[in-house]
Amino acid sequence: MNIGAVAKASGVSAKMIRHYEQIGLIGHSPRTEAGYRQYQERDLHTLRFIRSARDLGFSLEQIRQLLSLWYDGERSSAEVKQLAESHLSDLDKRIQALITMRDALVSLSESCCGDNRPDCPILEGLAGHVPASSSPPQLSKQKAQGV
Amino acid sequence: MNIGAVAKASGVSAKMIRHYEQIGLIGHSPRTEAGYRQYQERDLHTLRFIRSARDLGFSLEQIRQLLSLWYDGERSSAEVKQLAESHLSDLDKRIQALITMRDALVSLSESCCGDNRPDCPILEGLAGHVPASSSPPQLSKQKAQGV
DNA sequence: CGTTGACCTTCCCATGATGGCAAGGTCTAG
DNA sequence: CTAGACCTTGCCATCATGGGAAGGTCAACG
Repeated sequence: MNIGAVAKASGVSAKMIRHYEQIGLIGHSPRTEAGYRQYQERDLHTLRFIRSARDLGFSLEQIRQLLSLWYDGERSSAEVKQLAESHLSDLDKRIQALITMRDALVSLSESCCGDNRPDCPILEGLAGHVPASSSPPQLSKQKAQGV
Repeated sequence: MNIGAVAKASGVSAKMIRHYEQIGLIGHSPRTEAGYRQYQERDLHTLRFIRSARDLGFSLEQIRQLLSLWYDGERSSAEVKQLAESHLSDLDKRIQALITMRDALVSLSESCCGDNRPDCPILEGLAGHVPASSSPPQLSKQKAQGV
Protein backbone atom coordinates (compact mmCIF):
# COMPACT_ATOMS: atom_id res chain seq x y z
CA MET A 1 0.00 0.00 0.00
CA ASN A 2 1.15 3.50 -0.77
CA ILE A 3 0.78 6.24 1.78
CA GLY A 4 -2.45 7.55 0.25
CA ALA A 5 -4.12 4.20 0.63
CA VAL A 6 -3.19 3.73 4.30
CA ALA A 7 -4.12 7.31 4.93
CA LYS A 8 -7.59 6.74 3.56
CA ALA A 9 -7.97 3.40 5.30
CA SER A 10 -6.74 4.60 8.66
CA GLY A 11 -8.19 8.07 8.77
CA VAL A 12 -4.76 9.56 9.40
CA SER A 13 -3.65 12.04 6.75
CA ALA A 14 -0.60 11.27 4.64
CA LYS A 15 0.93 14.41 5.96
CA MET A 16 0.56 13.18 9.51
CA ILE A 17 1.83 9.70 8.72
CA ARG A 18 5.06 11.22 7.46
CA HIS A 19 5.19 13.39 10.52
CA TYR A 20 4.66 10.45 12.88
CA GLU A 21 7.46 8.67 11.12
CA GLN A 22 9.72 11.64 11.46
CA ILE A 23 9.16 12.04 15.18
CA GLY A 24 9.61 8.31 15.66
CA LEU A 25 6.06 7.52 16.70
CA ILE A 26 5.97 4.86 13.98
CA GLY A 27 8.93 3.19 12.36
CA HIS A 28 10.43 4.04 9.02
CA SER A 29 8.56 2.16 6.37
CA PRO A 30 10.41 0.41 3.60
CA ARG A 31 10.52 2.26 0.29
CA THR A 32 10.16 1.29 -3.32
CA GLU A 33 13.08 2.03 -5.62
CA ALA A 34 11.44 5.31 -6.47
CA GLY A 35 11.28 6.23 -2.81
CA TYR A 36 7.59 5.60 -2.24
CA ARG A 37 6.70 4.44 1.26
CA GLN A 38 5.23 0.94 1.39
CA TYR A 39 2.82 -0.18 4.10
CA GLN A 40 1.45 -3.49 5.33
CA GLU A 41 -1.72 -4.49 7.13
CA ARG A 42 0.21 -4.29 10.35
CA ASP A 43 0.97 -0.62 9.78
CA LEU A 44 -2.67 -0.01 9.10
CA HIS A 45 -3.54 -1.46 12.51
CA THR A 46 -0.99 0.78 14.15
CA LEU A 47 -2.32 3.87 12.41
CA ARG A 48 -5.87 3.02 13.35
CA PHE A 49 -4.74 2.60 16.93
CA ILE A 50 -3.11 6.00 16.82
CA ARG A 51 -6.19 7.50 15.26
CA SER A 52 -8.45 6.08 17.97
CA ALA A 53 -6.17 7.34 20.67
CA ARG A 54 -6.12 10.80 19.11
CA ASP A 55 -9.91 10.68 18.98
CA LEU A 56 -9.85 10.11 22.72
CA GLY A 57 -7.64 13.14 23.13
CA PHE A 58 -4.39 11.42 24.02
CA SER A 59 -1.29 13.44 23.14
CA LEU A 60 1.28 12.03 20.79
CA GLU A 61 3.59 11.50 23.74
CA GLN A 62 0.95 9.51 25.55
CA ILE A 63 0.30 7.57 22.38
CA ARG A 64 3.98 6.78 22.20
CA GLN A 65 3.64 5.15 25.60
CA LEU A 66 0.40 3.44 24.69
CA LEU A 67 2.00 1.98 21.59
CA SER A 68 4.94 0.66 23.50
CA LEU A 69 2.59 -0.93 25.99
CA TRP A 70 0.56 -2.31 23.12
CA TYR A 71 3.62 -3.91 21.58
CA ASP A 72 4.83 -5.19 24.93
CA GLY A 73 3.35 -8.59 25.64
CA GLU A 74 4.61 -8.32 29.22
CA ARG A 75 2.77 -5.16 30.12
CA SER A 76 0.42 -5.08 33.04
CA SER A 77 -2.99 -3.67 32.29
CA ALA A 78 -2.51 -1.53 35.36
CA GLU A 79 0.07 0.53 33.52
CA VAL A 80 -2.34 1.17 30.71
CA LYS A 81 -5.16 1.98 33.05
CA GLN A 82 -2.97 4.37 34.95
CA LEU A 83 -2.20 6.23 31.75
CA ALA A 84 -5.87 6.32 30.87
CA GLU A 85 -6.89 7.58 34.30
CA SER A 86 -4.31 10.28 34.16
CA HIS A 87 -5.60 11.44 30.81
CA LEU A 88 -9.10 11.21 32.16
CA SER A 89 -8.33 13.57 34.96
CA ASP A 90 -6.79 15.93 32.47
CA LEU A 91 -9.95 15.80 30.38
CA ASP A 92 -12.00 16.50 33.47
CA LYS A 93 -9.91 19.53 34.25
CA ARG A 94 -10.31 20.87 30.77
CA ILE A 95 -14.03 20.25 30.80
CA GLN A 96 -14.36 21.99 34.12
CA ALA A 97 -12.36 24.95 32.88
CA LEU A 98 -14.59 25.30 29.84
CA ILE A 99 -17.75 24.95 31.88
CA THR A 100 -16.54 27.62 34.23
CA MET A 101 -16.04 29.93 31.26
CA ARG A 102 -19.34 28.95 29.81
CA ASP A 103 -21.28 29.62 32.98
CA ALA A 104 -19.63 32.96 33.48
CA LEU A 105 -20.35 33.94 29.92
CA VAL A 106 -23.93 32.73 30.10
CA SER A 107 -24.58 34.85 33.12
CA LEU A 108 -23.09 37.90 31.47
CA SER A 109 -24.98 37.22 28.30
CA GLU A 110 -28.27 36.70 30.06
CA SER A 111 -28.01 40.08 31.66
CA CYS A 112 -27.64 41.73 28.27
CA CYS A 113 -30.90 42.46 26.57
CA GLY A 114 -29.25 42.69 23.18
CA ASP A 115 -31.17 45.56 21.72
CA ASN A 116 -29.96 48.52 19.74
CA ARG A 117 -28.88 50.58 22.72
CA PRO A 118 -25.23 50.84 23.59
CA ASP A 119 -25.56 49.81 27.26
CA CYS A 120 -24.04 46.41 27.53
CA PRO A 121 -23.50 44.43 30.71
CA ILE A 122 -21.23 42.08 28.80
CA LEU A 123 -18.74 44.81 28.03
CA GLU A 124 -19.15 46.19 31.52
CA GLY A 125 -18.48 42.78 32.95
CA LEU A 126 -15.33 42.42 30.89
CA ALA A 127 -14.26 45.86 31.96
CA GLY A 128 -14.50 44.71 35.53
CA HIS A 129 -17.74 46.25 36.61
CA VAL A 130 -19.33 42.95 37.36
CA PRO A 131 -23.06 43.18 36.80
CA ALA A 132 -25.25 42.32 39.75
CA SER A 133 -25.68 38.67 38.95
CA SER A 134 -29.44 38.18 38.88
CA SER A 135 -29.27 34.42 38.96
CA PRO A 136 -26.74 32.35 40.86
CA PRO A 137 -24.28 30.22 38.85
CA GLN A 138 -26.38 28.12 36.50
CA LEU A 139 -25.00 24.64 36.23
CA SER A 140 -26.92 24.12 33.03
CA LYS A 141 -27.55 21.11 30.81
CA GLN A 142 -24.28 19.32 30.93
CA LYS A 143 -23.22 20.34 34.33
CA ALA A 144 -21.08 18.87 36.93
CA GLN A 145 -18.79 16.09 36.10
CA GLY A 146 -17.62 15.50 39.56
CA VAL A 147 -13.97 16.20 39.19
CA MET B 1 3.99 52.92 34.62
CA ASN B 2 6.57 50.65 33.09
CA ILE B 3 5.53 47.44 31.42
CA GLY B 4 6.29 45.32 34.48
CA ALA B 5 3.95 47.35 36.60
CA VAL B 6 1.00 47.15 34.20
CA ALA B 7 1.75 43.50 33.72
CA LYS B 8 1.47 42.83 37.40
CA ALA B 9 -1.56 45.06 37.79
CA SER B 10 -3.43 43.64 34.83
CA GLY B 11 -2.49 39.99 35.05
CA VAL B 12 -1.20 40.07 31.48
CA SER B 13 2.47 39.16 31.14
CA ALA B 14 4.90 41.74 29.81
CA LYS B 15 5.66 39.38 27.00
CA MET B 16 2.04 39.29 25.98
CA ILE B 17 1.61 43.02 26.28
CA ARG B 18 4.40 43.48 23.77
CA HIS B 19 2.86 40.84 21.60
CA TYR B 20 -0.57 42.48 21.71
CA GLU B 21 1.06 45.70 20.70
CA GLN B 22 2.83 44.04 17.84
CA ILE B 23 -0.29 42.44 16.41
CA GLY B 24 -2.16 45.69 16.82
CA LEU B 25 -4.56 44.54 19.50
CA ILE B 26 -3.51 47.51 21.58
CA GLY B 27 -1.89 50.69 20.34
CA HIS B 28 1.77 51.52 20.47
CA SER B 29 2.53 53.06 23.82
CA PRO B 30 4.67 56.14 24.08
CA ARG B 31 8.27 55.48 25.06
CA THR B 32 10.72 57.17 27.36
CA GLU B 33 13.94 58.44 25.84
CA ALA B 34 15.54 55.17 26.75
CA GLY B 35 12.86 53.31 24.84
CA TYR B 36 10.86 52.07 27.82
CA ARG B 37 7.14 51.71 27.20
CA GLN B 38 5.00 54.02 29.32
CA TYR B 39 1.45 53.18 30.33
CA GLN B 40 -1.49 55.08 31.80
CA GLU B 41 -4.48 54.05 33.86
CA ARG B 42 -6.43 53.82 30.65
CA ASP B 43 -4.09 51.16 29.28
CA LEU B 44 -4.47 49.26 32.48
CA HIS B 45 -8.23 49.16 31.97
CA THR B 46 -7.76 47.90 28.45
CA LEU B 47 -5.40 45.18 29.54
CA ARG B 48 -7.74 44.08 32.29
CA PHE B 49 -10.53 43.95 29.76
CA ILE B 50 -8.40 41.78 27.53
CA ARG B 51 -7.45 39.59 30.42
CA SER B 52 -11.08 39.04 31.40
CA ALA B 53 -12.03 38.22 27.85
CA ARG B 54 -9.18 35.72 27.61
CA ASP B 55 -10.38 34.18 30.86
CA LEU B 56 -13.72 33.67 29.19
CA GLY B 57 -12.01 31.95 26.32
CA PHE B 58 -12.41 34.60 23.64
CA SER B 59 -9.76 34.49 20.95
CA LEU B 60 -7.56 37.49 20.31
CA GLU B 61 -9.49 38.12 17.09
CA GLN B 62 -12.76 38.16 18.99
CA ILE B 63 -11.21 40.40 21.58
CA ARG B 64 -10.18 42.74 18.82
CA GLN B 65 -13.86 43.05 17.92
CA LEU B 66 -14.93 43.35 21.53
CA LEU B 67 -12.46 46.14 22.07
CA SER B 68 -13.66 48.03 19.07
CA LEU B 69 -17.23 47.68 20.29
CA TRP B 70 -16.13 48.74 23.74
CA TYR B 71 -14.53 51.87 22.35
CA ASP B 72 -17.49 52.58 20.11
CA GLY B 73 -20.08 54.62 21.96
CA GLU B 74 -22.54 53.99 19.11
CA ARG B 75 -22.50 50.22 19.35
CA SER B 76 -25.69 48.30 19.90
CA SER B 77 -25.55 45.80 22.71
CA ALA B 78 -27.00 43.33 20.23
CA GLU B 79 -23.70 43.23 18.39
CA VAL B 80 -21.87 42.40 21.57
CA LYS B 81 -24.39 39.80 22.56
CA GLN B 82 -24.18 38.19 19.18
CA LEU B 83 -20.44 37.84 19.55
CA ALA B 84 -20.89 36.39 23.00
CA GLU B 85 -23.51 33.91 21.85
CA SER B 86 -21.34 32.79 19.01
CA HIS B 87 -18.46 32.15 21.37
CA LEU B 88 -20.85 30.44 23.71
CA SER B 89 -21.88 27.98 21.06
CA ASP B 90 -18.25 27.34 20.31
CA LEU B 91 -17.61 26.64 23.97
CA ASP B 92 -20.55 24.26 24.00
CA LYS B 93 -19.15 22.39 21.04
CA ARG B 94 -15.79 22.05 22.66
CA ILE B 95 -17.33 20.92 25.91
CA GLN B 96 -19.42 18.34 24.10
CA ALA B 97 -16.39 17.08 22.22
CA LEU B 98 -14.44 16.64 25.43
CA ILE B 99 -17.33 14.98 27.17
CA THR B 100 -17.68 12.56 24.29
CA MET B 101 -14.03 11.67 24.68
CA ARG B 102 -14.38 11.44 28.38
CA ASP B 103 -17.35 9.10 28.27
CA ALA B 104 -15.70 6.85 25.72
CA LEU B 105 -12.55 6.70 27.78
CA VAL B 106 -14.43 6.09 31.00
CA SER B 107 -16.22 3.15 29.52
CA LEU B 108 -12.97 1.68 28.22
CA SER B 109 -11.27 2.31 31.49
CA GLU B 110 -14.06 0.82 33.54
CA SER B 111 -13.80 -2.40 31.63
CA CYS B 112 -10.11 -2.69 32.48
CA CYS B 113 -9.45 -4.31 35.82
CA GLY B 114 -5.99 -2.79 35.98
CA ASP B 115 -4.12 -5.68 37.52
CA ASN B 116 -0.74 -7.11 36.62
CA ARG B 117 -1.96 -9.21 33.74
CA PRO B 118 -1.37 -8.05 30.18
CA ASP B 119 -4.99 -8.34 28.98
CA CYS B 120 -6.24 -4.87 28.54
CA PRO B 121 -9.57 -3.81 27.12
CA ILE B 122 -8.29 -0.28 26.81
CA LEU B 123 -5.61 -1.28 24.33
CA GLU B 124 -8.04 -3.60 22.62
CA GLY B 125 -10.52 -0.79 22.32
CA LEU B 126 -7.93 1.47 20.79
CA ALA B 127 -6.95 -1.28 18.43
CA GLY B 128 -10.53 -1.40 17.24
CA HIS B 129 -11.67 -4.58 18.93
CA VAL B 130 -14.32 -2.84 20.89
CA PRO B 131 -14.67 -4.64 24.19
CA ALA B 132 -18.04 -6.27 24.83
CA SER B 133 -19.43 -3.39 26.77
CA SER B 134 -20.47 -5.00 30.03
CA SER B 135 -22.68 -2.12 30.94
CA PRO B 136 -25.05 -0.68 28.37
CA PRO B 137 -24.24 2.74 26.98
CA GLN B 138 -23.80 4.79 30.07
CA LEU B 139 -25.69 7.94 29.51
CA SER B 140 -23.81 9.19 32.47
CA LYS B 141 -24.53 12.45 34.15
CA GLN B 142 -24.12 14.30 30.92
CA LYS B 143 -25.73 12.85 27.85
CA ALA B 144 -24.83 10.31 25.29
CA GLN B 145 -21.67 9.55 23.48
CA GLY B 146 -23.06 8.97 20.06
CA VAL B 147 -19.74 7.86 18.66
C1' DC C 1 5.56 6.22 -27.72
C1' DG C 2 3.80 10.48 -25.53
C1' DT C 3 0.92 12.90 -22.64
C1' DT C 4 -2.13 13.53 -18.82
C1' DG C 5 -3.47 13.26 -14.27
C1' DA C 6 -3.09 11.19 -10.00
C1' DC C 7 0.09 10.11 -6.94
C1' DC C 8 4.45 10.48 -4.45
C1' DT C 9 8.81 12.96 -2.53
C1' DT C 10 11.10 16.78 0.40
C1' DC C 11 11.18 21.32 2.32
C1' DC C 12 9.48 25.45 4.18
C1' DC C 13 5.91 28.16 6.33
C1' DA C 14 1.59 29.05 9.08
C1' DT C 15 -1.57 28.46 12.78
C1' DG C 16 -2.69 30.47 18.36
C1' DA C 17 -1.25 31.94 22.56
C1' DT C 18 2.31 31.64 25.26
C1' DG C 19 6.91 30.89 27.37
C1' DG C 20 12.08 30.91 27.46
C1' DC C 21 16.48 32.52 26.72
C1' DA C 22 20.25 35.51 25.23
C1' DA C 23 22.65 39.73 24.53
C1' DG C 24 22.56 44.07 25.59
C1' DG C 25 20.88 48.81 27.48
C1' DT C 26 18.88 51.53 31.71
C1' DC C 27 17.82 52.80 36.17
C1' DT C 28 18.13 53.01 41.19
C1' DA C 29 19.61 52.13 45.81
C1' DG C 30 23.38 51.42 48.56
C1' DC D 1 30.53 53.01 41.20
C1' DT D 2 28.41 48.79 41.20
C1' DA D 3 24.90 45.19 41.88
C1' DG D 4 20.60 43.88 40.81
C1' DA D 5 16.25 44.72 39.02
C1' DC D 6 14.27 46.19 35.17
C1' DC D 7 13.81 47.13 30.20
C1' DT D 8 14.76 46.30 25.00
C1' DT D 9 14.73 43.22 20.66
C1' DG D 10 14.99 38.90 18.49
C1' DC D 11 14.90 34.13 17.87
C1' DC D 12 13.24 29.55 19.06
C1' DA D 13 9.89 26.18 21.14
C1' DT D 14 5.47 24.39 22.09
C1' DC D 15 1.34 21.03 19.86
C1' DA D 16 -0.91 18.86 16.04
C1' DT D 17 -2.04 19.98 11.84
C1' DG D 18 -2.55 21.99 7.17
C1' DG D 19 -0.92 24.44 2.83
C1' DG D 20 1.80 24.89 -0.92
C1' DA D 21 5.83 24.71 -4.04
C1' DA D 22 9.02 22.22 -6.93
C1' DG D 23 9.92 18.17 -8.69
C1' DG D 24 9.89 12.84 -9.50
C1' DT D 25 6.87 8.48 -10.64
C1' DC D 26 3.43 5.72 -12.37
C1' DA D 27 -0.56 3.96 -14.89
C1' DA D 28 -3.77 4.41 -18.37
C1' DC D 29 -5.30 6.01 -22.69
C1' DG D 30 -4.88 7.28 -27.38
